[in-house]
Amino acid sequence: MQLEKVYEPQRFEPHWAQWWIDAGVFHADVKSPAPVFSIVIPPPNVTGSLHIGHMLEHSEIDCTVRWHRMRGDNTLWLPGTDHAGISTEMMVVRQLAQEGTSRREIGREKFLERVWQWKEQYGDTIKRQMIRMGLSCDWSRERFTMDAGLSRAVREVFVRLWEKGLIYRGEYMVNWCPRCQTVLSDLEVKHEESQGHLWHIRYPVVGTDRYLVVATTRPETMLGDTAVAINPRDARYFDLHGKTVTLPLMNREIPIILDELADPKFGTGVVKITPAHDPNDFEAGKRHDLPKIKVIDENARMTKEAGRYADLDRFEARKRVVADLEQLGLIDKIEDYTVSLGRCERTKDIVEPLISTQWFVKIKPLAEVAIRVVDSGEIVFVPDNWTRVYHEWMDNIRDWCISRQLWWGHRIPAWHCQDCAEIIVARQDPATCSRCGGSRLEQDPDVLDTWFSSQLWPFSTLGWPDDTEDLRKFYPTSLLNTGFDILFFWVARMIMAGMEFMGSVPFRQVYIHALVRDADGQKMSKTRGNTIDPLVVTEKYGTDAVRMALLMAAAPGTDIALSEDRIESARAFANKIWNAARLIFMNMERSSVQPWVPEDLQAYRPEANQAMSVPVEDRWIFSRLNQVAEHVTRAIDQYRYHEAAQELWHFFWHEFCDWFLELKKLRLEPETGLTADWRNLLAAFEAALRLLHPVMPFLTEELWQRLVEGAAHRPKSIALARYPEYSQAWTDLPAEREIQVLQDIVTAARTLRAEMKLDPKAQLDGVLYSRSAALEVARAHAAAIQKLASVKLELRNDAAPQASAVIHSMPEFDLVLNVPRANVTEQRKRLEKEREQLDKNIANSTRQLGDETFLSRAPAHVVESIRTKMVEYETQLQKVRTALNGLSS
RNA sequence: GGGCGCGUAGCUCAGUUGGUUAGAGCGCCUGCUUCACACGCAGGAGGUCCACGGUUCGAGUCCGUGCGCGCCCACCA
Repeated sequence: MQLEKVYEPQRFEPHWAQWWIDAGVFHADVKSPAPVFSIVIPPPNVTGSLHIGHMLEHSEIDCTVRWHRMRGDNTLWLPGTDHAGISTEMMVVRQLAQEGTSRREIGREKFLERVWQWKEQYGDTIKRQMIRMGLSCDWSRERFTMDAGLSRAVREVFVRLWEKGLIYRGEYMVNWCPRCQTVLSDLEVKHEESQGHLWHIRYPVVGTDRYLVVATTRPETMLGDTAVAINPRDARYFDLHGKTVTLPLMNREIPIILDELADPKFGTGVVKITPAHDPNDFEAGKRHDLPKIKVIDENARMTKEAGRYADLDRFEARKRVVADLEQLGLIDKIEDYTVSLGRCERTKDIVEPLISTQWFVKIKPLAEVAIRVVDSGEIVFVPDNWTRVYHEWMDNIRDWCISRQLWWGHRIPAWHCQDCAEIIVARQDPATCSRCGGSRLEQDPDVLDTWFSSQLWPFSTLGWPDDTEDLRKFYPTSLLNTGFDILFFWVARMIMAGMEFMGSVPFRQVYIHALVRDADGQKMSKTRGNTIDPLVVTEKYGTDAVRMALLMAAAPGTDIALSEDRIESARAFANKIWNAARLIFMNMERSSVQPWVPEDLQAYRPEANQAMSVPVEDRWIFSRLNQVAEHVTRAIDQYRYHEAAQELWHFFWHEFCDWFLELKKLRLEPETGLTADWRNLLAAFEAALRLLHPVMPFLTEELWQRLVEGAAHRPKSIALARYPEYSQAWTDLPAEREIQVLQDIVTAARTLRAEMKLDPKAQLDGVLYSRSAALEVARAHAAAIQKLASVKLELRNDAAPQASAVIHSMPEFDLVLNVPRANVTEQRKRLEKEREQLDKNIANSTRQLGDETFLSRAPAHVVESIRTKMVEYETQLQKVRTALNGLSS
C-alpha cells in the first residue's frame, strides 16, 4: 500500500463519492420527485461561478449528517430543490441573444427544449461536483419534468388555496423588470440609493392665476396624473379644494383632492397622483375613484396615452418632458436629491411600478399561523436573534405575487374560457368550461414564482400529496440548515406551507449559517469578479481542504471571508495527515503487521494499559483522543463547527504528529519496523480518522480503507463505523502530566540551543537539576530526550548552581547545557524579559492578595489560584535572578 | 426613517455564562535538503482588545455615549 508522496485528492475523491452512492452508504433513502440541485451553472460563454453560499451550507449539513450517522442516529438527507426560474431562464436567454435569436422568436416549446439541452450538457459536471461536495445527486430529465412529479404537488397546493379563497387574480401595482419581462415579488427588488433630482413643477389652477407646485423624482409619470392631492389640514391650500388644475403638456383638467397622503411638511405639501405608476398613488386612486392612465408599458416605453411622447424610452421621455416644461416656464426649481431606486435583483435594471393583472396569495391567514409556531417555540432559530428578523417581516407581510411571465417554471393550473371568460382551476387539465360548457379553453400563460414550489420541499420530497411511509417517518424534519438570505424567500414560506398542508411544523430547528464572502469581506458577485469558483478550488485543493477551510471559519454570527490562502493551508493539513499515514503504512509493510481494528476505544481502558505496562505516550494519546472526542461532539452538537475543526486540527497536527508519532518513531526497530506495541498506534490512528471523518470524509475514507484492508470484522465504510465517544474512565491524568513534563524538558533544551545559535546537529551534554518528579520523567525518557533535543542529560537531585551561563528554568526543573562559549546576549534578553513579566505578575498578585475587599468578595477558588500562582512566580523569579547573576559573573 | 451586526497581532478572524501571562491560521524574522511530510521541522518577534464614561474586588467580555464600517427592512412625492 504505497502512498504517493504528496496528497492528491483528485485521485480518490471521485472514486469514493461514487462508491458511497453505489454502496448505499450515503445516498438519500427517499425517492424525491423534486430535482435535487440548487446550484446555478452558467453556460460556457458567460463567466461566473456557482452559488458560493452553498459551499458552506453543504459542508455543514454533510458534516452534521455524517456525524449523526456515525453516532447511530436515524438521519435523512433531503436534496434541495431546483431554482426553476429567472436565473436559469436568463442564462439561456443570454445564450440565445449571443446567437442573435430572441426568446420570443423561438417560442415556449423550443425554448424549454433549449434549457434542457443546456442542463444536460452541464448536468454531468453539476452532478460530479455535487457528489464531491458531499451531496447526493440524482438528476435527470425524468425526475424534473415541469408537468409531472413535483408539479402534481404544486397543482394540489394551488387548487387547495384557490378553493379556500387564498389565491386571487387581480389588477395591482406590481414591480416590473423591463429586461426580464416579468413581474417581480417585493423581495426580488433591491433598493439602492443614488443621486437624482427632485423636479418642482407648476400646475396652473383653473380659473385663477395661481399655481400648485408639485415635486417629483420621475417627471415622465406626470403624463399619467389624474389628480393632485393636498392635506385636509393644510391651511395654505384649503381654499383650493374642489377646484381643478390643468395638467401641463397634456392639457387635461384634473381635480384637486384632499388626502392624508400629502405631507404638509414635505416639499410644497402638494402631491401629484399617478395611480398607474406608483403604489401610494394607486391606493389614493382607489380611495378617490380616480382613473388610472398607464403611460409606460412593459418595455419601459411610453404608451399612446402619453400623447406626443409615445414610443419614447422612459428616460428619454423624462428629458423631453423636463425640457418642454422648462420652455413653458413651468419648472419651479430643480433640486439635487438622493433617491432610493428599486432595481431588479438580477439585471440591476430600474424596476418600473406598473398596473398589471397577476395572481396573488392572500398571505395574512397563513402568516398568522406561522408566527404562532415560532412564538410558541415549536420552531427555534439558531442563533435566536433571527427570531426577531422573522417577526419583523411576518408582521408586515404583504400579499405574495406568485405569477411570473417566464417559461421555465411550473405552469399555473388555470384555464381561461374563451367563450364566457370563466377561470377554471383544476387538478386535471379540463376539456370543457365548467360554466358554459365551451371547449375553447386556454391555459394561463404564466408560470409560478420558483419559491411557490420550493416552499413545498419538506413534504413534496417525501411523496406528498400521497400518504407515504417516508412522509410519516420523516416529517417533520429536525433541522433546517440555511443562510439568512433566504429566510423570507424560503424558510418562512416553508413554515406557512407546512402548517397549511401538513398541519404541523416542517422542522424544529432552523440553523442560520453565515455567508461566504471573498477575502476582503465583499459579497461575491460575478460583476465584481471576486468569486471563488467551487469547481475550480475543489479540483485544485480537494474537497476536504475546502470543507476544512470553510468549517474552520464557520463561527456563527459573522460572515466568512474566504481566500485561497485558507484553503491552501487546509490542504497542508490534509497533506500532513496523508504523510502521517505514509509513515505508518511504510512501517506496517516493513514489519508485516496485520491490519487490525479494535472493536472500539473501549479496548483501551487506562487500567488495562497500566496493567499491560503500556508506554506512557500511548496512554497519553488515548486520554487526549477521549478529550477531543468530547469537545468535538459538543461543538458539532451546538453548531460550533469552527471549534470542532480547530480542535481536530490542533490535535492531529500538534499532538498526534508532532509528539506522538515522533515518540513512536524512536521505538522503531531498524530492521523490522513496527514492534508489538504499534497496535496501540494503529488503534489511535484509526480512532483519530473516525474523529475527523465528518469534516474530511474523503481523505479519512481513503486512509481508513487502506488501514483496515483485510481486517476480519469491520464496517464497509468509515462512514458506518462508530464515532468515538467520551468516557471519563479513559481520561489518564498521570499520563498527561508526564508527557507535559517531557515536552517541557525537550522544549527547554531546544530553546536554549536556538538561543545559543548552536549547531543543530551537534550532540550536547547537559544537566537536569530537579527535586521533583521531573527527575523520574527525564530518567524514563532519557532516550527520547536525547533524540528529540539532541541532548544527553545528567540528572541531579539538587538545585541549580549559582553560576550557569546556559540555563533554562522551569518551575519543575532547571536545565543546563554544557557548552564552552555561551552566547550570553540572547539568553540575557530572554531572562530579562521573563523577569519583567514575573515582576509585573507578582506586583499584581501582591496587590490583590492585600486587598481586603477582593479577599472577602472573590470566590475562594479564585483567591486560592492566585495564592498558588504567587508561589510559583516567586520561585521562578528566584531562578531567573540566579541565572542572571550567573551570566554576569 | 426603523432594525441588526461588527471594530482584538501586518492581514483574516476565535475568545461559551466577567476571574488575572488574550489565542489560531496566513504573513514576517532566525536556523534546518534529519530516512512521513519544504503543502515540512525547530525556535522567535508582534496586541494601550476603536475612544471616553459607568457597574464590579476584578471588564476584551456587562451598561451608556461618541467615532468608524457593514448589512437587512421600509410606498414618503
